[in-house]
Amino acid sequence: MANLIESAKAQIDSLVKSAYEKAAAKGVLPSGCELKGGVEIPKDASNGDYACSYAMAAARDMRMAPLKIAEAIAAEIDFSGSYFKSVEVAGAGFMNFTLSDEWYRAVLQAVESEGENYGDVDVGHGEKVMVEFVSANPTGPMTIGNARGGVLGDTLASVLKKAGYDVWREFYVNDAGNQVDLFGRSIEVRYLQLLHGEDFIELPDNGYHGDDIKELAKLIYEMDGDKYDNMEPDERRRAFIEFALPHNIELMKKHLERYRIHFDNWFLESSLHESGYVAETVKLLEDSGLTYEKDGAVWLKNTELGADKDEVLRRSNGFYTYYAVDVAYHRNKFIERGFDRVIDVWGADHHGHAVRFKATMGAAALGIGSAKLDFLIMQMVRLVRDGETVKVSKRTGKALTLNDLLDEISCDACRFFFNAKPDTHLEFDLGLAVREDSENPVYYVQYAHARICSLIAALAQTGANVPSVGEMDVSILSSDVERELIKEISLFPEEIRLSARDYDPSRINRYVIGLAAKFHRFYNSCRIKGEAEEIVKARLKLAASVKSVIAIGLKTLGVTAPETM
RNA sequence: GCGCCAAUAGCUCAGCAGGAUAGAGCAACUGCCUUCUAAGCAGUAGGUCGGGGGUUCGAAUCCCUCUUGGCGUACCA
Repeated sequence: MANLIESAKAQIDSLVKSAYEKAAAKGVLPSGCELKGGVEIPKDASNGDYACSYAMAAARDMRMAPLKIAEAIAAEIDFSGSYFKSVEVAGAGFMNFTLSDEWYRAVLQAVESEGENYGDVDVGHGEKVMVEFVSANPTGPMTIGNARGGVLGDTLASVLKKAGYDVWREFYVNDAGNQVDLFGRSIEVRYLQLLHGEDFIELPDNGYHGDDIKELAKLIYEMDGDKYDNMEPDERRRAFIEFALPHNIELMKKHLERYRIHFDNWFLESSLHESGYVAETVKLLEDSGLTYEKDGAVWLKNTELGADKDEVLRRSNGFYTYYAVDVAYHRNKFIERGFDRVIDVWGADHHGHAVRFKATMGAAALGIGSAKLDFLIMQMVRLVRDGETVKVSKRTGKALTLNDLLDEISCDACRFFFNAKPDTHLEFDLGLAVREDSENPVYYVQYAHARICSLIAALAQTGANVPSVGEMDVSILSSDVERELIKEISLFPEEIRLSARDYDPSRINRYVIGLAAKFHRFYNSCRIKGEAEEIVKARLKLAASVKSVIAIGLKTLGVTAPETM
């Protein structure tokens, strides 16, 4: 688990600090000052491989010009045994460090010895974390929004796993409550219409208007004919729900598997009702004095917990609200199942709920304590056709479904495309989607991988195989493109760390594009076949290392790494 | 009204735990395949980082304010 970025930065910190002590001992710099500042990788490599701004930050304390301080420190730095070989003072007082061959060797060595685990970092320390995502209502097909939430959640889970967390993927199935009743009623209407004609009964405005409801009714009719025609409505709806819900859930599972998303658990909301857990949870809140009755309903004093409004827990008709059930569900996650951290991936249309809900979860009565509930709020997907925004609604049934999408676009392209930064709106151009071939950056990355595969195969024909780091000379890889490429490889573990920290798996997309770009550049300027043996070895090793890292990166994204294209 | 998210090249977006001259892809233009995959590479052109204040050695990045857009503010989920 080498994070060579962190090691290098830590080295600079200690090199600079001990050099300062020496300079202070000599009286060149005032003693007793605390050195601090940032170590970073300059955008422009002509400013060194790593740079620090310690001298500027210390200027005020030392009452000296930053440049003078930097020079005094630089003069005392002892590089022996470090990853660096030199330092230059530049600009306003930056100290720019140059990496040694030893460091480049260490990068290739890490890729070689860590194999598929390259990029793993241990910031999670095995912490148990649940990522709950998609959780689409089983009352209809999944939408484009679910397509985004799906990759986001799945990829975040993969990233967290690489970052050392013990990850669990969960889908929460809303198989109870109002929407399910409405679902049953909608099927009922379509069923009766099938038997008696469209005019026999009308679908309520708030019913589900999608064609999938008609198909369910048809399916029921094909199986059981008109046997429900004279049944008690309540019983009839119950029968329809009992058939349609599992049917839809199976369909969602199938479609999500097609999208390469697999959940560890499909948690049924109904189980919380059946076990009495919802009632128990509400009672907990009632007993702690956090509730009151108004208009026949039980309200939660959420304002006392810091929220901007109170919430209804039990409606005047005696049913628990989704809110109460959600509290129970999350209590179950933390208390019954012991997750240290829970991340819910929600659409921006639920963000208000997220804020208020977080306040509720802080209630001492729930006993959640220091465990953490985080939300990954993703902005809406804007569907665009011919330059115009297309409004989609599950209710009217005009949504483009996730499954339709996968009929048109490859899973690879789809996953890569939807794994965009969560907090910005995603514009999805339907026209573009259809001709999403070479336009999509995913192919750019995959092409680099395929290119390396055939490169390795072509060289094997000439008897040249990928050597181990011990069998090659790293100092041969001395051109800018080669060094930049190795540095790019070294960034991967750091990208995993940051993606996990910020819950932003789209960093990996960008990383893998950048790595592919650096490789393509290398490929164009550094030939391998026909070069001297030592050069062939070194460059072949570099290419093979890139291949390995691209493959790991793509795997983290749930995208395939083809050997030929 | 209040709250959350956003505003960067013609378009789609990076960069935001303050750093040196603000980047990429697409679109436009110019070059590079008898040699390892041209789904590639090199180059040209393109910018008041929404406006205005502030914080400091230094701001696209942090704070305040205004403008614009999306979403929320149900005894729906």
